[in-house]
Formats: sequence, structure tokens, C-alpha cells
Amino acid sequence: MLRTHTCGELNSKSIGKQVELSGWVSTRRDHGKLTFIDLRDRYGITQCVFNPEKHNKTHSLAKDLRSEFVVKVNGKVQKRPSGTENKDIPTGDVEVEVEELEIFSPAEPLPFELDGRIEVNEDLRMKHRYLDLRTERMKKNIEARHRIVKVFRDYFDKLNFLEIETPMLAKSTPEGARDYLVPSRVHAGKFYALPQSPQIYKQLLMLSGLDRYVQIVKCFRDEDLRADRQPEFTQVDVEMSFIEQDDIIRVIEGAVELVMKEYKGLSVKTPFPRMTYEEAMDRFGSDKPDTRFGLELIDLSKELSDTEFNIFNTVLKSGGVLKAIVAPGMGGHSRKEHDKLHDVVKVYGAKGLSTLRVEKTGFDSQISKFLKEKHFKEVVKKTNAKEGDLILIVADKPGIVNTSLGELRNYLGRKLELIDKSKFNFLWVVDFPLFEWDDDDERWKSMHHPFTSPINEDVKYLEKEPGRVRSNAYDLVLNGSEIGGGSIRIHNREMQQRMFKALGISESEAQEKFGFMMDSFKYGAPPHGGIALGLDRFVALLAEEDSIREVVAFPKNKAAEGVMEGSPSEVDDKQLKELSLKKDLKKK
RNA sequence: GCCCCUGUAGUCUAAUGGUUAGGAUACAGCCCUGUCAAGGCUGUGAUUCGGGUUCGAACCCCGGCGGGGGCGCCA
Repeated sequence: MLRTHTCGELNSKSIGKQVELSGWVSTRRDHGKLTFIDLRDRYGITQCVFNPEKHNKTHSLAKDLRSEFVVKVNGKVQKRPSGTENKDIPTGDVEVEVEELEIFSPAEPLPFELDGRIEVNEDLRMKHRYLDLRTERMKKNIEARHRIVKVFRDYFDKLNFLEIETPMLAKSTPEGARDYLVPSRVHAGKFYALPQSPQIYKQLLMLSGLDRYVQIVKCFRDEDLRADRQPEFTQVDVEMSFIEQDDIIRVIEGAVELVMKEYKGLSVKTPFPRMTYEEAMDRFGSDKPDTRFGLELIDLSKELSDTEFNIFNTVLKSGGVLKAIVAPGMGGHSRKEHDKLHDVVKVYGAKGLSTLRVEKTGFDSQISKFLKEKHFKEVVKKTNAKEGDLILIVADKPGIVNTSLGELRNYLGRKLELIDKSKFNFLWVVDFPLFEWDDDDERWKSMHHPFTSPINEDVKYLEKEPGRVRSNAYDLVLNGSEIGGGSIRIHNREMQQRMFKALGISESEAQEKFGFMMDSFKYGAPPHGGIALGLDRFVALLAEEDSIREVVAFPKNKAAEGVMEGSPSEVDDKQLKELSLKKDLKKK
């Protein structure tokens, strides 16, 4: 061993010991005679002192030390002179008086500083991620991730779950996200797909009777990135047999409760509140509402059904709705700030935003000339708005109204500082619709995935009114972020066939793509269901980071590049030839 | 595919049409025996690229390149 102790473990009990420490030179304080270095490793920092009167040769060697040199020191642990202790670090009562110094590796000046005092450009951090990971912030995040994963693993192990690996080289599926493809060398012209999730495999494990499955697993989706979306990400993937929705929910609540306790030291109340999808959309305009603050959406379709404002009337006639949120005290804000609110809703497809300042006897608004006194009274009554508030109305198709106002609500929650950042509000959103209409393809698509079971009492609408069918699907939401989603699956061949039919997947295509799964149902299929938690998002939220890149050791940038190693990269023609591939870089 | 923000020494940041482009930190040199973001003194070092407007551009406009946030997309 090149050390007897780590840099985090010496304390007053170690005084007098001869020790050897290895690590990075975090800082150097040269007083001309006495020289101090803070030696750092994963475990902490220990002050080492070089005294020229006792060890002159070693002291002059220490003159050459610079930040981030990797060294080994050998010396005696001594008590620091009284009054010079450092209470900020656990090793602060002692120091090592260095007798021998070995430099393993010098270091050039770093491209950026590691002390965390200033926020460094992310691109530069990514180019030198190995340096970035030396910072306290990243070390904490990486450790957080490990600890959280370990809590999950231990928890599921105790409950008899088996962790089972499923293939990374899988089969491309037609529905859902774009697949990352891997060309087959042996089968020219054929491709594996990296799994978007182990969905089918874990269901087949249930068919096999393995009963309780968990896997901490990488998944891949070739779609554009966001602060909370990486092309490869990690799921805590769970599947269980002979269970109902409540059972999955209870198991996951237990796991989450434990993570919160072990990692954050917080007791969260279980069971978590539940809300139907319909209620969430209605009240919050979102299927992942942030319940840490109010500002709920209020339907004014009735109250404003007889104004002289043509836009409202046209919208209402064509099946649209009028909804509002009340921004407390924002009536007094500037025109510029009101314009900003327009910009927020525009992004989500709303054509306009009506802003009504509430005054004593009426509205001050660009549309007040279309409103009568009774409108003022009824709107104020319904919304509970006070003088000085700002009522914000979007009139449009229900989907656009909900999304744009829902996002405006989130914007205002932040802007008006209505969010208690110390809160961790978990919420189950249940009874998701089974399908959603796809305007481009002009057909119904699975909201969750095509193996999700419909709620029994809605099965009768499956063929005639697919939009009305609710499903046994549920999402776990934390502070307005979706951190998991799951469902009770179909375990019956006939129902699965009806589902594919409703999705417009032909029998032959279903057979070609999912035949092995359909066949499996012939041989005894248990009722089963599961869930997948987005580990990266969950860890990021708990670590209080805005981007999941901060909790991934080597993430991709916005353009899906690994900027450090330079991926993706060209490959040579020989590799392509072996794979029977040919480049065609013509843009369509 | 689209929208928005952004680019000043190694790093972070100031300068809103006229500055010797300022500061912090890092780096280099000198001084210093109790510091711990050590301190003091001195020094090196910058406007992403191309074009335009202007007497004059870091600053305004157009385009390229780089980075970020978002819409679409993400069952």
C-alpha cells in the first residue's frame, strides 16, 4: 500500500503515529520557512507541514510542489499548536509533520479551478471531466448516486426481488422513441437495437414465474436532449406478478421512503397522495403537477360565455375552453413583465393571453370594453381575485389551454417565489388515458406503451371511443418532475390483439414484431405489472441539481456528443465493410 | 426542423458607441515560521471568426463557428 491512512481519518487519537498519506496537493501555503500543503483524496483533506529546521531537505523539495501534484508524504501526526486548529474539517485538530516526500506525478496548471468558488463553463468542465470529478460538488453527487442505488438494491433484495440482466442487444420495436441501432456483422443488413427499456424482457420474466424482478439498467433513446434527458440513462426497473396497482405503489413508496430517510435524513409521509390524470390536467394543466404551491387553473368558460369578445366566442363555439390563473399582486407589475407572460404561453401554442388587472370596480384590460359589470362580478367571485391581482386567461383548445397555463403556472411559481424549496412533494398520478390522438399520423397511439391494460369498465369503448378508455397506468411525480411510470400489463392474448388493432398495427406486423410475446401468453401468463423509476432525475432532484448531467459521471452534451473523448466518431472503411455498411451522407 | 439566451486573459467577471479594456483568481518572480480561499510587492496575459454601419465598435446590424435553455420529438 502506498498509504497507511486516508486524508480523511486522522484526528487527535492519531497523535504520535507515524503515517503515510497519498493524494493530490489541494493548496500550498509557503511562508518562506514553514510550508503547508493541504493533501486531498476522496476521503478528505489533511494539512501537512514542512519544517526546514527539522527536515531541511524535504522542505526544499516541497518548494517545487504545485496544485494537483500527486504525492506521498511520510511523517508523524502531531497536535496543531493551540489556536491554530481548523474547525471546518474533521482532521483539523492535527497535522502531519512531513519527514519524507515523494512526488508521484507533477501537474501542469489546470484549465480551470476546482475549488467550487466560481461556476465554470460546462463545456470546459466536460472536456476535462476527469478533473471536474475531483471537485467536491461532483464527488458528492457521484457518492449520492451510489448510496441511492445501494438503498434500492438492498430494499428490493429484502423483498425477494431478483436482479436479472436483460439484453443490451435487443430487437427494434416500431412504437415509441427512435432506437439506437447496432449493425450485425454476421447478418448483413440486419440490426440490433439498444433497448429503450427492458419492457418485453421483464414481462417475459414474469411469464417464466420469476415473480419479482428488479434491474438498475441503462436504457437508450435516440431523441433530442434536454437538461433532464440523456440518450443513455438509468432506470430502476421493476416488475411483479400476482399484484394490483396498489401493490406496486406500496412497494415503490417503501423504497422511496427509505431513500429519503437514508440519503436526505427526511421522513416522508406515506402513502403518497394520489390524483387522477383528469384532475391533474383540470387543476394544474399538467400530468406532473408541482403541488408545492397553489395558483390552480380556474375554468371561466361559463362565466365568460356571453361576452362581446369574438375570440372567446369563437373558441367556445368550436369546443375550446377558457381558463385562468390569478397572479397575486401582479397587477402592479410593468408592461414588460406582462409581455413576458405572453411569451411563456406562446411557446406552448397559445395564440394569446388576456391579462386583466383587478381594480376596485372593474378590470383594467385590453378586453375590458367587451365585458360587462356582471362579468367582472362573476369572474372575481369564481377566482377569488383581489384588487391588485392579475387574472391571466387563455382561450383555446383544451390541450393548449392546459399546457400553456400549466407552464405559466410553473413560471409564476418560480418568479413570485411561491415554492418552498425544502419540500419534497411526492404524488401519484393515476388513471392515465390509454391512448392519445396523433395529429400527424392521424391515428391513436399508446400514451404509455401497447402492453398497458385498460381499466375494466372502459374496455367496452376500446373500439368505438378509444379516447375515452382509461388505463391502469400510473406516474410518480416529485416536485413537478416525472420520476417514474408504470402500469398493470395485459396478460391475455386476445386483449393484446385488440390493443394492437386499436393502434392500427396489423396482425402480420404484430406477429412479426411481437409474435414471441403473443405466443408466450398461450402458455400460462400471470397477471403482472411494474414500474420504472428514472434514476438520473431522482438523484438530480435529491442532490438539488438542475441538470441530470451533474449526476452522471460522463454525460453527453446537448448535441449528444461526448466532448471529452470525441464521440460519436468516424470509423474506418474496413470496419464498415465488415458490417456491410456504406456511408451515404447526402442530405435529403 | 424551429425559437430564445450566450461568447472579454488559463478561469470567473466589469466596461451599453470614444476607457491606457478594469477587477478577482490562476500562473511566474521576490519577501515572509502558524497558515488554512494565507499575506505583501512586482510581472506576463483577453474582446470567437468574417463582413457591414459609423469619424470611431468588445458594445449596433448580418452571417459563420462554439455553448446552453426550450418547442417539436421523447410509447
